[in-house]
Amino acid sequence: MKRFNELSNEPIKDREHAISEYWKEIDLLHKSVETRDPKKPYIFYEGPPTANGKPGIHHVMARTLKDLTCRYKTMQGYQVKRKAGWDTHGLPVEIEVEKKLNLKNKQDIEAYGIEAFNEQCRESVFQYEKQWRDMTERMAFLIDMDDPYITLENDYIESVWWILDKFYKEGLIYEGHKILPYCARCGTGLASHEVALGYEEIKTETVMVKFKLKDKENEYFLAWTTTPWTLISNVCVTVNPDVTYIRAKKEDEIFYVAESLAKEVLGEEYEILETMNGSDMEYMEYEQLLPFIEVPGKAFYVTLGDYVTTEDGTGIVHSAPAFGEDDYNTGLKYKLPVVNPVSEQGTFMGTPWEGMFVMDADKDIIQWLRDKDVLYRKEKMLHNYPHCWRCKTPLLYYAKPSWYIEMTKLKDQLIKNNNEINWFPEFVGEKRFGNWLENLNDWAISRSRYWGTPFPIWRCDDCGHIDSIGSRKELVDRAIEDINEEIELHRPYVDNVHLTCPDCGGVMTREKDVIDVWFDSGAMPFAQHHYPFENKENFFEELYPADFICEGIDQTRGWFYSLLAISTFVTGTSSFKNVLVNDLVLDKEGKKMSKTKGNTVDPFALFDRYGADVLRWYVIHVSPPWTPTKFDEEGLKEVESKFFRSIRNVYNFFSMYANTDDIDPREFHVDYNDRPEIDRWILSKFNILLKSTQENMDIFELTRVVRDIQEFVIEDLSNWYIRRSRRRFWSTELDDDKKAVYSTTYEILVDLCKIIAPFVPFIAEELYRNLTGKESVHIDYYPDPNLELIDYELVEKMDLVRELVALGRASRENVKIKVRQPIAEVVIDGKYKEKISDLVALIKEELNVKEVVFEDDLTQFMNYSLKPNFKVVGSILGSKVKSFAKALQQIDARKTVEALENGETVEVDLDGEKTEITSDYVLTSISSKEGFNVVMENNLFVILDTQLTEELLNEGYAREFVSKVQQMRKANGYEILDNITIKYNGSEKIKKAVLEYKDFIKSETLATEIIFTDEKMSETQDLNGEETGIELSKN
RNA sequence: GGGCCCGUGGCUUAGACUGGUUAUAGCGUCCGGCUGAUAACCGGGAGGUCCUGAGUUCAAAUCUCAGCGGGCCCA
Repeated sequence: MKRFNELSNEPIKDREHAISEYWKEIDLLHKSVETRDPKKPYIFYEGPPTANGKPGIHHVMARTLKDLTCRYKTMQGYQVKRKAGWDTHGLPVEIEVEKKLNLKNKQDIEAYGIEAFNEQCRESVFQYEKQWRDMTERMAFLIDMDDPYITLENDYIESVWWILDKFYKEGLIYEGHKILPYCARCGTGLASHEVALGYEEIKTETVMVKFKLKDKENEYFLAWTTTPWTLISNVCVTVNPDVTYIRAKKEDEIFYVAESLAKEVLGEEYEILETMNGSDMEYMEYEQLLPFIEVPGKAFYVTLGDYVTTEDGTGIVHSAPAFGEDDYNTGLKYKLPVVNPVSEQGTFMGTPWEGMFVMDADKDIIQWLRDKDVLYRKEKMLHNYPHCWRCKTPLLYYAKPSWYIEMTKLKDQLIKNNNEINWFPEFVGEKRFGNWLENLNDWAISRSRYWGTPFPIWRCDDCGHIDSIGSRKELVDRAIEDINEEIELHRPYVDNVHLTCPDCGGVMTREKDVIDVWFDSGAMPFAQHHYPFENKENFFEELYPADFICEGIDQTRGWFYSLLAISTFVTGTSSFKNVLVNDLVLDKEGKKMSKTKGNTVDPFALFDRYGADVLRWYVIHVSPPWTPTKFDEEGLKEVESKFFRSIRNVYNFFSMYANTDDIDPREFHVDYNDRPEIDRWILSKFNILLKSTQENMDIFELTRVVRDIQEFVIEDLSNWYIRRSRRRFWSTELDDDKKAVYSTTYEILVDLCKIIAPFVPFIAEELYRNLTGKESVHIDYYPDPNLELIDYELVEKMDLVRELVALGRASRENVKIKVRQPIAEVVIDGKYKEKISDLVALIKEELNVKEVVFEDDLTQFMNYSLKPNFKVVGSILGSKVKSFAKALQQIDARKTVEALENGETVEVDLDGEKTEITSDYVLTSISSKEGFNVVMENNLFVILDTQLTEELLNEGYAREFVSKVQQMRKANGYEILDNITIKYNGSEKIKKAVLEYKDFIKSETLATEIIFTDEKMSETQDLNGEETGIELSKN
């Protein structure tokens, strides 16, 4: 009877599929939640992907991180709910549909009909849902796709409305302007990713112009601009508060200019009249330059802005709030008017240039400036300027009316809350996100688009009174039309709902805008549970805030911000405590993957070829999540052959012998103290691993974790412990030693399954179920290290032995004596005698030597030399370190060492100064004297006795003979337990050796008889240069 | 234009916070060995301006500054 099943040899794809099916069968998803205590929640928020694109390899990366963390926490006993989510609104969806329907702009959409258009958007959103589901299942992302939150649902929208209403009621929503990149020809604003498509180098005229100071003659601010046409809309000039400016006389005019640019701007000859900081110039007034527009309110004075640089121009910039974001923000700060004489078609209204496209008017405006003698200088400059990706027209930055949330009022609290968040890695929160919060602007919340959460603001057609709506019930109650709560909340339906104005009794109409999709996703902590309309009782106990979220670094100003912004306002706290940030997945050249470059990787093909486990292990193994992952398929192969084959082989080896011998380690226990040293060693190593694994898991040092585990499995478990212990597995008698090796191997394998389970759920499950017969590793508990089993001294000892063995092998290589040839002795430094004497047998076997000799007096083989112990001596001797090093080379190293070891101090001469040194000042190193076969490294060495006696040579022949027979057994296809008869012929040397070692050969090869014959053999072997015929037959 | 991250043999990387004189390991490559658990394994060789330059220091892959190159985000 087989106690331990063999591992499946089906193609990886089928193997993993079968396990997926099993999980469905036992309903692992719900079981993993229900077996855990709801009083001990670990809350995870899924950042919603949009389903209108195919899942790619970077999603596998992000979802592996999410999944493994949730599995890990579940195994630690926490209850981790796994609600999926879909992001369904937004411009990308609209653009997909526009392409599909061949609509070119907003006019086309309106002509097509908003109702029909939005219907198409709704359908488009779930176009790829099946692929997403497939991927989720194949990569074993344990998440509930049957009960997701969906941002387009009425319940979701209602919660979003509730939040917006709260913002409005607290006076944090206001109307303003947003500076948008705008294509005048297409009549449409462009999204940032569209802008990025159209950058082109163009030549523009830049001008320095003279703004005349108020009430002063011949005194001017010299201001610089790259867009002369915006000068008409000028309302202020801006200087950097921290830059030094001068007031200088040149000929008979006086100019203000940045000190560092004065030479360049004014030439060599000018006289400095005054020096001042930018901040001193605030509010100095000047006269309007182009007097074509009436500017309401106070304007035309100096303002301050950090963004003004002294790299180009004059250090003073002209500002027109309608046409630049920095300008706009400055205007806002100084309550300056937004002056916009430009039509939606990009032409001037009024002014002498009425009807001209603004950029074409540059030349004429410059001429006008020249005529009025206010043009100081003009030059052409090359720079990168965005163009419309459709029609190549240069874009204008243009003020569009927009609604804002006054986030700047919450700035201090946002910063405070951010400091409470644990960011992994830290620098994203501290630097990238922290800096961004320091420069926070108000949140432009409205979009004049179609497919999105409608903005719940109504305005009275008559008196202009504004109200916001915070729930469906409120909408129904106040609606003029006869509607109920089932109303579809999207456009155009909601546009048709009007309210009665509480002030004048007039009709109120909804603002046509939809809201920024980031607001949708940032509202998810509340909206996913339809809070506060539902789940109000248990919200703060069981549903909020998240202990863990995980997304890409591109979400810094996206989801991470919108989550923090909304929750800070709603609850005063951050909605997430820990956030793991991952960087991009690049191709193996380090280039971004993109469809147009054709360097994308299809995750499904990789699942087929290598399996999800290999892919998951690889993405964590190759580099830390927060560094860009260079994806290389060769790396997958490496991980597969190294790690996965090793762990499978360890199991196969164990199960094969356990099944053959009918041994079940669960039926006995050997006390740890009674286990052999090598068992206590591997258990030490393993418990050290368990300890570091948990510590690293908790700080998301996941790459360290998988590398440590992989190292342990390959080097310690497979290549040393199992290899060293092979004979113990097949020993005939079930004594304590044999029990120990089975117990140790079994215990380690079972716990190993558990610690790899979060990373590689499939193979862990297969091994676990084969080993334990229990239901699932994923509902078992994560093992804690047993600190009592850690013996650091033993670990150090074994490491030393392994190093010595490695040196011994290298030494054999040098003298060309193969390991199968026994040698008489090996000499090892006597100072290790005490430490490793009980492992001498192991060294003997590994190096195939008869004696291990510890030598105290190394002077016959070794030279001593001394070096400063820099770390110690550096701070004491300082600059004298170099002469100390020189001095050490000159004194007698051995005598000095002896004296220091006896606790004496030694005096050395440092630049004529006598200095006493103690033993911790120096490090001793040894090097081999010429003429010995010494191999050494890091002060460790071994010396082989290379003289081979006849006796040793005989044993060498015998071992060689055994080896050849074993190879032939394997080649002949004999079973491990088959008995055989050996016939051989050969030289006298061979005959003698075989006779001498007859019993040894018999027992090693399971031969019942070894017969010397004179017959001609069909096969001959080379035994250390002796040709020998060998034939086997099965008994 | 601004912010952040990165740059270590042909490739993937450790080390950097806390400076210490022989820079880590794997892959690949070449040579040799071993094998009745392993499409394995073991030993060795070749292969490095630690992106460049300057500075701090007795001492810099590591700290500072400047530059170059790559990436991301924002303009």
